Amino acid sequence: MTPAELSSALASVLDAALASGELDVPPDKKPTTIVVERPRSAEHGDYATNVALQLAKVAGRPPREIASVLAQRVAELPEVASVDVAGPGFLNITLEAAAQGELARSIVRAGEGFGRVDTMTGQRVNLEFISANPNGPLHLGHTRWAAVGDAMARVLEAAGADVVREFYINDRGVQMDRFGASLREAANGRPAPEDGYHGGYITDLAVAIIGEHPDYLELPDDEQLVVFREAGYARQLKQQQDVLSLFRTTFDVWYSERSLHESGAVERGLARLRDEGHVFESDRAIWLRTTDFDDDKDRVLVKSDGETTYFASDAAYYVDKRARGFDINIYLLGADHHGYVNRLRAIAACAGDDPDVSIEVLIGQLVKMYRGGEEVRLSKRKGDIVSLEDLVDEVGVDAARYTLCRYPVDSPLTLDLDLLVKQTNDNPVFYVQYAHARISSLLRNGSELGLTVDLDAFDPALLTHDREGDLLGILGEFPRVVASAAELREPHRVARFLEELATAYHKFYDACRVLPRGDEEPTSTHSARLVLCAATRQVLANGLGLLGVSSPERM
RNA sequence: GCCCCCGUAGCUCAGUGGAUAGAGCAGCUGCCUUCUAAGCAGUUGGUCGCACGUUCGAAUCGUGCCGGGGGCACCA
Repeated sequence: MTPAELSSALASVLDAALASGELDVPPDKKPTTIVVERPRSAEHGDYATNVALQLAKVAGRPPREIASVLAQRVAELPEVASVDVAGPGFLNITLEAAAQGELARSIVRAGEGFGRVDTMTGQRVNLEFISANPNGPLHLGHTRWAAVGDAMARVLEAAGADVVREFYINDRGVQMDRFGASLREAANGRPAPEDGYHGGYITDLAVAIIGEHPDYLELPDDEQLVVFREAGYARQLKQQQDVLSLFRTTFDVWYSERSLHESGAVERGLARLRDEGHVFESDRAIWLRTTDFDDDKDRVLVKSDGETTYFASDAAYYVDKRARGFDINIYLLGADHHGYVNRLRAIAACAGDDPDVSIEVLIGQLVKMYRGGEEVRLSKRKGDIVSLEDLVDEVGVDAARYTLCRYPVDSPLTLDLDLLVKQTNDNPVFYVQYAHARISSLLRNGSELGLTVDLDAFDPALLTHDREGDLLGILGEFPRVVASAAELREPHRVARFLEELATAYHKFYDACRVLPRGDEEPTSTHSARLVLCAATRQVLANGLGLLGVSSPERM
């Protein structure tokens, strides 16, 4: 029996109690769903519900009294072994071993589908992340978004959402020209411009470009800037795409800022904002009156010299996303961009949308790194970079992705590179993967003994050990974890769940022998435990898959 | 000055109003002739930054302080 099934069974019990007149609650005050929790302490049974506490006010009776009314009916459910009224009015429920063990069979039957829910079915989500300038390697800050963004997309999809992963290429504006100028200077053996980029990758890029186009050096300086900028852009974009692909992070759409302008999307965006009546002219510039909606000050769309601003691109981009049919537009931004939030929301409001619905900005704290006990500073301009590529080379894709996904994005993340490099048990990814490998090995050994996972012969009532119950209880939580990770946009919950699951499995493994020893005859208990192992392996694999981390058969 | 985030064990951090606040690491002690010891068991460690409030109940919600980080451009 899953928690969801128990919850709906309790809802029926409540309805029956109301129908019989044992309880009197106004229909509109009845809870829509009954919350079923796993108590922290095993003494409190398999599941607990606080429904009686919630009903106390509306029913006008003491919670314990309501609880005992419900308890009598709950005790009659065939899946329930016992029920107690505890504390201020909790109902503590213990399931029959067979009812709980049945879950193992359900999981193996559902396979990869176990953990897929429909809480977000029908919602179209645009998930934009990384969105770096194509003028340098992706550094560790981007790397956090690569891991979290991709995991987020997978989690939202598991909840039924229709997700498009999008990378906005900032290929327009002053930074690109500085990039071009830096390449030109490097190619000509001159020092980098004051406001340019200094990293060693600039020199490497310049050399590569000259190798392919020696004639570039014959051009006048202003033309050189353009050709070097464009050649560098193409190579850097390709490099970013390659390294992200290596990092198992893929995008459905790479959206160029230039293309917004070339396609007329900027004009269309401006027209839309004008129609909604929030555009005005002042000091020969064109503004959006974002102060109508919570912004600190109005923002310029078109400067007095006729140039459109970056803000105009943002506005047009938003309008374009809505035109493409996205209900929810999620932006993953670094803490240094938090000033954008009100602006983005104001854009949505100015376009006639409700920003509380159409815009979600997740502000992530920056990643700090320590190496040799000292903080590693990141600066692309100075060239002091730890790139995504470097990190993958050092610790591997699995460890990097898992570590970066393990924390809520609004908590600052401190990585000790020395520790990550070690690839020891300090990194929980190994702990979780090890559980998967351990079960894989066990299933291999089992099949050598002629023991296979047999769902028809499975007897769920044999899983009576405490550790088996603990494990089953945690396995049953997986769909709810996925649903809440999706709803709260917090993929790290999946990682934390996996660690809890791995712990429960290792404890079970230590206490419960799965395969027959030596010349022992296989029993139905061995078979039942094998099904439980298979179920655990499935959930570990499904969860790791949501994080984009591999599930090794051997370690 | 205004806005956002954070403050939980020695360290790094979990904890979407529930019961006695948790994990990993670090320290100490045990457990491999048997399914992977990358594991398990035990033990040490807390004014949940401070105060007031909301209620049956607050680490969690509200207000105000204290401390740390970040942001406030006709920049990109």
